[in-house]
Amino acid sequence: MDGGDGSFNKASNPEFEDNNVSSENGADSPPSTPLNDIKHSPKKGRRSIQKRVLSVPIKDVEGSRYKGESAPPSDSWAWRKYGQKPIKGSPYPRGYYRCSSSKGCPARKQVERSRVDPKMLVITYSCEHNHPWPASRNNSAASKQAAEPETPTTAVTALKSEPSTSQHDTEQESGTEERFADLTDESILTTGDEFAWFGEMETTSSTVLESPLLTERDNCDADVAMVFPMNEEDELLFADLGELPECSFVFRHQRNVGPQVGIC
DNA sequence: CGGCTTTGACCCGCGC
DNA sequence: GCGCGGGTCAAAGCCG
Repeated sequence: MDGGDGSFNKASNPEFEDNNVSSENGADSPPSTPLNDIKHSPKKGRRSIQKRVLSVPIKDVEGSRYKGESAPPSDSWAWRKYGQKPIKGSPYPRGYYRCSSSKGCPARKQVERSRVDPKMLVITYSCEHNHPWPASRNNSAASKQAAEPETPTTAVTALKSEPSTSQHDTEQESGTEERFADLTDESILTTGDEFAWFGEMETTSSTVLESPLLTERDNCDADVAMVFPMNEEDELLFADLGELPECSFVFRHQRNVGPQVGIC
C-alpha cells in the first residue's frame, strides 16, 4: 500500500480532486442513501455529499484529545472516530470521524496531516446536501445530550452568546472550542448555511487556511481543509510515520494575502 | 455503564 | 476484467 510511489495525485486523492465544490459529478445513480446505505454504496452516496477542506495549524487543535496520527479538532461538535487508514502517497494516516453531536447526524470529517507541512492538519468536512449541521455545542455535553440538530442560525446564535474568554492566554488549555466560539463573535453569518460555523472559523482565524478553490463557503458546496500547526509533542507522535512524500498538495488562503498553492 | 478509540476486514469505485 | 486505493463497518478494549 503506502509504498510511497509518489503517485499522489488527483487520481489517488479524490479529496483534493473534488475540492472544487462540486459534488462529484452527478452522473451516477443516486442511491439516495442514508447512513445505512452508505455501507453498501459509500462512494455513490457521496454524490449528495458536500465537502469542504480546511488547513489548520495543529497547534490550534492541541486542546482537543489529541492522541495520535490525526488530531480531531474540537470544532464545537462532537466527533467520533470510526476509522483510520494509511493513505497512499502520504506518510500520515487519515482519520475518519463522524459527528456524534446529534443522532443521525450525517456530518463526517477526515483528518490527516498535511503532506507539505507536517505541522498542519488537513481536515475535510462533509455532509449531506440537505442536512443541516448540528448545533455547535460542547463536545462531551453534546455527545451525552444527543441533542437534535438545530438550524445553522440557531447554532450560531448560541455561539455568539458564548463568553469570549481570553483565548490567547488559554488557547492551549481550552482548546479550539472556546476559540471557535469566540470567532463567531465577529464573523459574518450566513443563515441557512450548513457550513456557517465553518465560515466563521476561516474568516476570523488567521491560522485557518482554506483552499482557494473552496473559498466559496456557501455551505456544504465546497470542501474545506484546515491545517493546524503542530508542536514537538505532536511531531513525536508522527515521528514513526515517516517523512513527507516528494509530492504534496496544499491549498492555502490567508486573509488579505490570497490563496497559495503548493504543488509538488 | 455508556461512549469512544483502535484495528482488521469488507465493499465499492476508478484507473489501467 | 483485474488490481489498487479509499471509505465504512463491526468487534474488542479502554476510559470516564
